Amino acid sequence: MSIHASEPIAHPLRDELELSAVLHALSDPVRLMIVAELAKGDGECTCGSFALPVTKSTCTHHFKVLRDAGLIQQRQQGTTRLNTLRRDDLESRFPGLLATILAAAGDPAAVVAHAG
Amino acid sequence: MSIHASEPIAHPLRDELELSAVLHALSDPVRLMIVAELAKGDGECTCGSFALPVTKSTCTHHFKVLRDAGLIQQRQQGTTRLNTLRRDDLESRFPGLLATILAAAGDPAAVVAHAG
DNA sequence: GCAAAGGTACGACGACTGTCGTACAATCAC
DNA sequence: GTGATTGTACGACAGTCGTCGTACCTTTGC
Repeated sequence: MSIHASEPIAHPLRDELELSAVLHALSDPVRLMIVAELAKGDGECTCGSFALPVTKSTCTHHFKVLRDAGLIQQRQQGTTRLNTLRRDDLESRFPGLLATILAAAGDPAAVVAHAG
Repeated sequence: MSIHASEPIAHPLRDELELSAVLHALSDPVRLMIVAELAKGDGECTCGSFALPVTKSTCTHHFKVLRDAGLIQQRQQGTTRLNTLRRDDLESRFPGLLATILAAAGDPAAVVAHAG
């Protein structure tokens, strides 16, 4: 009946993005990996398309953190959820930040941390 | 002379800097404030010279986090501890990262931090 | 000697984080 | 319809975080 199929997923507005939240979201190796993967491809990716070393639940959690920080946008399509990097919003609010961090993360030794 | 007030403080080497640790260190508003202040001045600052909304203990803690992440260098002088931003090491390891984050944090001087 | 000033060390506390497992919901394929 | 696929919701857990207060150390100054 009144099943709200495409219920809108909450995202912060561009002006609501906070640097602290963005940096915190990116300070986790798994999430940085997700964002790097998203940045590599130019389109939309499903949550399952990432080879992450965590379970589904944890995966959902990380995607929620990224979404709440305003780094990604999620769109429901069927049973899958399509993720997009909010490049423009990020660039508008924090010019060069994403590219610089991604470049720094490009060095495998730099991202090392404790993902295992 | 018998007193070795030279350098009993541990710092990570340039090659040991981890992006995750740097981002995490910078994701706290108080620490970002410290780094921004340090970046504004070109010399050394004592811990007490910052107008931070926390107690001495918390202040020590934050400085330790920044030091462990490799963002600052601390040098003992008398009863005070002099802090320096590790601009060169940071720039070498993560080019443009510091300036970009500082710029995003709202510090205009950060953009030209390394240019002149 | 004594006291003040600048910081650290330690323990404590509540809050949050990353992780998991299980249970559940929605859609697709048959 | 049934079942598989994709992902969420909830609860639990140990570990970390930011904060504080108190005690302590080192240097400076009297």
